[in-house]
Amino acid sequence: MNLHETFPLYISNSLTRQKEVFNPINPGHVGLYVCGPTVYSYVHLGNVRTFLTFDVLYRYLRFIGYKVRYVRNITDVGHLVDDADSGEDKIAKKARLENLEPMEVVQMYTNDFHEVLRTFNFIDPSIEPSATGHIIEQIEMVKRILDNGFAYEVNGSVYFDVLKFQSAKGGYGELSGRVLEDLISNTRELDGQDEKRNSLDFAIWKKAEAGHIMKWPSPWGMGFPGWHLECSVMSTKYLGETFDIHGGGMDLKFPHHECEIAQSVAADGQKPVNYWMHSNMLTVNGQKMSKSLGNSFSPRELITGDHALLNRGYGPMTVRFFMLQSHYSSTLDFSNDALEAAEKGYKRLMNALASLHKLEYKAAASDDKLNAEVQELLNDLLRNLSDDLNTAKAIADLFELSSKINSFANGQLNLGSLSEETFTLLKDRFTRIITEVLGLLPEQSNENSVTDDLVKLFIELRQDARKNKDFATSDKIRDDLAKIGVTLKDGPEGTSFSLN
RNA sequence: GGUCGGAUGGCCGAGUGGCUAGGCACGGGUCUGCAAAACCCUUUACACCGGUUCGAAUCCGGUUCCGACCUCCA
Repeated sequence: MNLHETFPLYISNSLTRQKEVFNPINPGHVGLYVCGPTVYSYVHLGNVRTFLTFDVLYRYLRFIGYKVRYVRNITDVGHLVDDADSGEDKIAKKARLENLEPMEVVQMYTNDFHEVLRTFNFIDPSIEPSATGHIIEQIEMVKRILDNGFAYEVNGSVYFDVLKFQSAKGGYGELSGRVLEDLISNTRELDGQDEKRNSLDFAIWKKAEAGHIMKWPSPWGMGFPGWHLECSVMSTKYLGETFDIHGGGMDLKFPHHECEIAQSVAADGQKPVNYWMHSNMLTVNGQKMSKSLGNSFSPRELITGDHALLNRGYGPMTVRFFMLQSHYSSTLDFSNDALEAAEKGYKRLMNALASLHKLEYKAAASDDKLNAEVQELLNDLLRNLSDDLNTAKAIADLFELSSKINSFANGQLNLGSLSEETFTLLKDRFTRIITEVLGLLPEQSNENSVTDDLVKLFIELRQDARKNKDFATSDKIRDDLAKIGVTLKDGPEGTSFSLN
């Protein structure tokens, strides 16, 4: 029996604004699409939070027994700088400013993106398609939309006809909760929109102006695809006309995701996605962290602490843990105090994990109450993760289990009073939830065998001093080691140490 | 201005119509030569005003404040 049958997954569906039982189209299989980055600059921490949400979703789906095809795209063309459909292409602008080939820009920031994800222990998606790799498919989709009468060509560009789509198919605005009339009355008049019949229409194919580098031949002349199109095309290609879960940041809900739905319905007549999931924003002093506000910092700055807002650096696993302590659908505010607290909590959890693996089981008089308590916590762990991926609650469960593990380790509770079955489950599930599902690993330390041996030598010297009641020397060893970041811990089985 | 969301204790953050969230910090204790770690105990809550209810921080209405989207952003 699969875990997803015992602990069925519930998802807060942005489309229906309800928490719903997750039922995949093909039993046992899940198609998951997540909007990836536009690679025109370094990723910032807010991006990391979104991708973390879906990294954990991917990990958890697999954990509870689903086979998942996880598609996360790279947008490397078509995303314009300013106003809708009239600004410069983001990649092209960067290329011009830095005097690079557009594809050099793309490669550079794609490499950076991958490096960051690796640092934070993200699992690679099954497919990572790029927009420029799917120009033909995008042209095909534009044709289908045109053939179905939901787009019009003007002067080498093709625009999606939102009003026509709405009167024929309806549903535009459903995801983001917009009312078309409000949108129309609220839209500002912008330059360069004279080609559009209505200000809400959006480009699905743009004519390349003179000097535009990233362009491809099409039935409408040289040009490039519109921003929203690549996601519709690539999700359809790899996951089908209708697939299970589409994720992304809250700020993509409108217009990006709204337009994706419209395009798919217009082209193929199918509602493209059953469950929409949106992760909330990371804030700094209560304001959204964003590139345009200039209050964002890069993952690298966070790790080195090299930023005006940071007192010091924090490890990637600390950051991962910190983010998972809140629910993905809530905003999360960033501060030094919060990070410091997270770092301590994270260490506590990893210490408990290490202790758990040192425990040796020996059956003793059983304690049914304790046994049931541990079993219940282990089940809560999955119940909470299955409840719309409530990592915050799951972590609370892990801490309660940590208390138990610590008590077993120091003899305050007798491990043998658990049934062997419970102990095995504890060891397996506690470990796998932390490492496989939450993706938390012991923070990289600069430990190596030489420092190991050196510290052990000092421990022996100190041991001798203690035997001779020469506490001045033993304390000096301990205190001076502490000053250089080595903490000694005396326990019943001798002295252990940890590096900061 | 329109739409949507939020306001929880010193800090961060879950959650819920009645029963301990959790982490960090603070205080007390056990252990220790003294520490550290670990464990136990403990203090500080649900923005404001009304209403529904036997009972609301949780539901409803209003007020204030904050945020997101409405233009590119995860």
